[in-house]
Parts: sequence; C-alpha cells; structure tokens
Amino acid sequence: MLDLKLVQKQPEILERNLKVRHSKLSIEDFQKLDGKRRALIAEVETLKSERNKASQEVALLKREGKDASARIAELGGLSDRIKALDAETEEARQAVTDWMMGVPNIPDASVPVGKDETENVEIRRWGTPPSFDFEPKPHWDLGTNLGGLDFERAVREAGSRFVITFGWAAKLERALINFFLDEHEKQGYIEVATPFIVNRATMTGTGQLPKFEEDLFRLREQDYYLIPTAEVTLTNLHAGEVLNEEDLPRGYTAATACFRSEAGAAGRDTRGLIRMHQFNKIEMVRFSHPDDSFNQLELMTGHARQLLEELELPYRQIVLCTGDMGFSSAKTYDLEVWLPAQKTYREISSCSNCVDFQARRANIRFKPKGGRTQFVHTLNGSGLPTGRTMAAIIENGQQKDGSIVLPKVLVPYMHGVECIEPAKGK
RNA sequence: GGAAAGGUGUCCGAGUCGGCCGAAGGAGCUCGCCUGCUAAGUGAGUAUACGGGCUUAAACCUGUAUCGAGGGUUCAAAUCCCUCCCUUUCCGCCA
Repeated sequence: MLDLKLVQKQPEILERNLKVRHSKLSIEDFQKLDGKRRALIAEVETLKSERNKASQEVALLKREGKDASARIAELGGLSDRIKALDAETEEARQAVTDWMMGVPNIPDASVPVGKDETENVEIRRWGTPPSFDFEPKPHWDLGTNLGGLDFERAVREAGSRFVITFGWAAKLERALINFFLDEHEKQGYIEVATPFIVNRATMTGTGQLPKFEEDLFRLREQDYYLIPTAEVTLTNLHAGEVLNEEDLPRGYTAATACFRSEAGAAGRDTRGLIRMHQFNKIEMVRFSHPDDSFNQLELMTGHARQLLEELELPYRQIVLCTGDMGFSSAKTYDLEVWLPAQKTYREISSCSNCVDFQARRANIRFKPKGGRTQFVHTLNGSGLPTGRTMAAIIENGQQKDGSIVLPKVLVPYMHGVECIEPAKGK
C-alpha cells in the first residue's frame, strides 16, 4: 500500500503511476472518497469531544457528591448519534482503504516505461546456449522416457498441471533443494521452515489479497489459503514488529511447496514442468534499511545468478518494464534460463524490491538510533524453483542417446551420479 | 475436544467499588550534567494512527481513537457482559 499522505498531497505522482501501470483506478474517485471520509471524521469527533467533556463534568459532580442526573439526561441521544455516525465513518474509511489496496506500487525511476513484456530490457547475458548435432528434445519427453517424470498418473491422482517424480527425478529435486539452501546459507541467509497455509491477514500483508484472490487456492469453509510462494511467509515473519536498525539487512530463505491456481493461464505451458499448480521453490527474502534497498536488490539478484552459474545454465537478466511488473514491486529483475527445445529464454527467477509497500501493509518497521520508527524495505527473489530448474538441467544436459549429464556441483548431492542413463534393454 | 488461568506501551509489570488512566512502577532508549575512560550516579524526555489549525515542509498546537479482535451495557469501560482469536497448564484423543 502507498502512503496515504503521498496520494493526498501529490496526486500527480499517483496519476502517472496509475497510467504507466495500466490501472483503471481514477484519482478523482479517491478524492471523493477521501473527502467524504474526512468530513465524517470531523463531524463524529466533534460529537465525541462533546461527550467526553460532559462525562468529565458528570464525574466531577459525582465526586463532589452533587446530583448529576440533569446533566446525564441531556446526554441521552448523543451516544446514539455517535454510534450511527461511527458506522458511517467506518464505511467511508473502508472505502478509502479498499481503493488504496488496489493501487500498485510506484516503479522506481530506473524502471523502463513500457506496455508489456515485449518492452522489458535485457541487461546481462551469461553462458552460451549449448549446440547439439541433433534436434534437442523437450524436457517432458526426456524426463518421461527416462522414467523420472510421470504426468499421466499425476493427472489421474490430481489433474493437469501436476507431476509425479520417480527415482532419479525425485532425487534430483531433493538434491536441488539441499544445494540451493546450502548456497543461500553461505550467502548469509537464515534457513526457515514455514507453514504452507496462512490466514487472510498474512496474504494481505504481501499484496496477494484482496486483489488476486482468484490466483490462490483457498481451503474450504475457512479463511485459510495455500501459499503461492514463501515470499508470503518469510516477509510476514516480522509483521507488526519493530526491528532494531542493526538487524538490517537480514535475509531469510525457505524451501516450500507453492500452490497457484493459474487462473487466466489456460492453454499456456500446458506441457512439462514450467507451469504447475504445485511446485517447490526456494525463496530468498531480505529486510533492508530504506537507504540501502536498491543495493540489496543487486546483491540478492546476484545470489540467484550465482546458482545458475554454478549449475552451468545459460541465462540472461532483464529488468521488467512498468507494464510487466508485479503489483507490489518497485523494481524487478527477471532471470531467464535457456531452454534448448523451445530455443528461448524462460523466466526462472524474479527478484523484486517492494520498498515500503509490503512493509506498510504488514506493518514491519525498524527504529533508527535516535529517530522515529519507520517502515523497512522488503525484497524477495526466487532462489530457484526446482521444477523449472530441472527442466533446464534436463534440456541443457541432454545427449543424443537421451541421457542427461548433470551439472558437476550436483554430483555430490546425487551421491556420485553424473549422468542419468536410459534403462538398459528398454 | 473438556477444565483452569491469562493476553496492558520497545520490554517487564501495576491497575482498588466502572469516572482527572495514554495508562503507576521498573528496564531499555534519547538528550544533558557529572566522572581521567568505562561502570555507577543525576536531570529531562521517550507510543502510534487519523482529523483540524499553523506551515513550502517539519516542528508545534488541538481533537479523536487505540490496554488481543469484534460486539453489548452505560452519560462514561483497560476495568462489567457476550462472541471469537491466541498463549500457558492439566485431562482426554490422535500421531
């Protein structure tokens, strides 16, 4: 959520923001709602002030042993009027909050203005896409042929956009989780295990609710939601808390399952591991001093890049334009990994600086020495989803006979296995 | 699931028969004094949000709200009543 004062006092900034982010909200609506809210507050507070004064008089009279019944009688209708006005005020307040909750974060000045993903800007490339003397196969064919990925049984047990892994593939995923967590720990992150189910307040804190309810899985009959990313649980770790300045910056990492309804993605990436209802992801979250958060974004993105480099996976880094950024973000870098079968780079990590947008919603603050408490800045980044990483490893490591050479760093995690071979005589 | 006790400011912790309680006291923190330095001592200060005034803005002044959340009783609720959430302990049940 943005700062209310900013919206009130500098509507031109907001107007520009709504435009570059293609929001349909209008500033005039806000001004009407906010005007109404303020008028009601002024009115009801005047009445309350009256009531408080009168109550004190009554208290005084009683203490002096005098009769206060006349004064009390005068106040008969006041409380009822206050109650009615209070309800109206609350409604007006809620209307303003609802409006504010729908406003996306303001992009940083360094973010390119653009309409959609076609206007994102590539800023870095690493590695060379492997060349093959045969037609590279998609990971779903390779993985299925090697007996590791089973989409058919997953459909039977759950539905589309699920996968069941067997043997080497299940182990590979476990290896990746351990490898990623180990690396993040070396990079200074604190490893955390969090719930996969959270309440409404938590989902609201990071910005998934109220606007994006249809993207989430919700538990039946309860106000519980399955997390779409550990960003939710990690960022909310400090919800409502006041941190010490010397605690900043601080980083957390967690490996969790992630659940996404993928509403609106019908027909996209229907095959393979790219877009699942359930997947595992290792997430990084950082809490930063406001003055330092954009440095922290560079640092954290570097942490994600390091993983891809250690896995020897070619990638490029792009900065998302205003039209393609997420709701809560002020600046986002995406890392895209090379997928040989599609002959294209696909998103594998997204690192965002949300500045104070989530901190304001979740009320995460810090107290500078001698200064007023203020909101921290929050950042989050994928320290890689296992599914997409496995897809990249499988496709980039494939050989003509359908076997897959694994990245060297994973060999110890795979207990010495260097290559996934087709079963003999099959 | 049953029973009991609780949830107060950055933290700990008082709040009697509802009424000068935004809330005693302590710790911490900030600023000053003192001390050769540190420790100790000593004085003052130390919540947040929103409305209004003033202002370029801040500071400031003023009002309102906030003692787990929501509702009720009352002229008036941290204090009484109801519902819910959470914590602790005991019992039951299941891993």
